[in-house]
Amino acid sequence: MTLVPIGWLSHESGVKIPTIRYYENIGLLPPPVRSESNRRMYPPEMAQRLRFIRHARQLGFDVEAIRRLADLALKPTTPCGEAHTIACARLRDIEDKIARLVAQRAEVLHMINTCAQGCIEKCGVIEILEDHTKCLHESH
Amino acid sequence: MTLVPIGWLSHESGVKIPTIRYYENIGLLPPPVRSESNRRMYPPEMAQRLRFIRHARQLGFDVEAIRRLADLALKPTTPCGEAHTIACARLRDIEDKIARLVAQRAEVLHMINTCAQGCIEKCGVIEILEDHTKCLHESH
DNA sequence: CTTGCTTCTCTAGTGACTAGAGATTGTATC
DNA sequence: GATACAATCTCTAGTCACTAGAGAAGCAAG
Repeated sequence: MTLVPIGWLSHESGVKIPTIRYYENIGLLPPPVRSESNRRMYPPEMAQRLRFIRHARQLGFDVEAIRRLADLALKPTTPCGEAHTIACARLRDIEDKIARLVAQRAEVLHMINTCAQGCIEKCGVIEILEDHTKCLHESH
Repeated sequence: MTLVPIGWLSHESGVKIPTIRYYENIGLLPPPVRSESNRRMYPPEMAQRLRFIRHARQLGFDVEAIRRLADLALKPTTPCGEAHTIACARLRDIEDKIARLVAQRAEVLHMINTCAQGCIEKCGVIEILEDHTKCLHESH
């Protein structure tokens, strides 16, 4: 039942100290009790919640989604439809982003390959940026 | 040699009016002359520079890169090594981002597929977020 | 007592815009 | 001339998820 200071929590969870305080500020983490000298003192289990948050951030979930997921994680008997929905939304988001980046990659590669490495006047990079119709696709 | 107002330029280039003003603020666009009533009046060719900027933004170049590219575009006789370098840097950046997103996609898909759609207690989404070792890869 | 470590609060900065307030000017219609 | 409406102006603040820095206080060891 001993409480731990923020540094321990940070070390244990891999979340930086200022980030932990930030999460408290925005209500993603409950405000802990304070020591006599006003320091945050956490129950060690809080490291688990922070690891959860960190993992979700690594997968690109935004704070609002994590808030809901972390709250769901505390209610084991709830149906998990909402968690599913949130994960699927993130999946769509990821796929959108990938699609956009893949299109960009093709275009930038095309620009680079078109360039004969001479002077600006004949540079494929500049030329294509100047004239959209020289792109591979109209998509953007 | 007639000058055009900001709305015309916006319409012509596809860059929104506040964004044009923003570009002027950060020095990406030269400050135009002003009419008697203090309105920005541009030479029509400025639309070309704005289209260039817009195109580069669509390909994900950041403002600093665009500033350099747009300046290069004005000097036709310069060697285009720098343009090449900037484009290659953007390419690496894109590929990094794609790699990260592809890894995230695999993980999120795995979470979703692991879930039997029951209650939170057995939800694959929550379970994997709670326990990093259940991930496909250690990479993140 | 001093040194060094941890922690505290608060503010401001990041990138590339976007939204909004409140004011002025230009053009068209009545 | 009056009125309506569109286009423009400046300025501030908000977005997201932190991160950096200032300046102060507490704690443990030598």
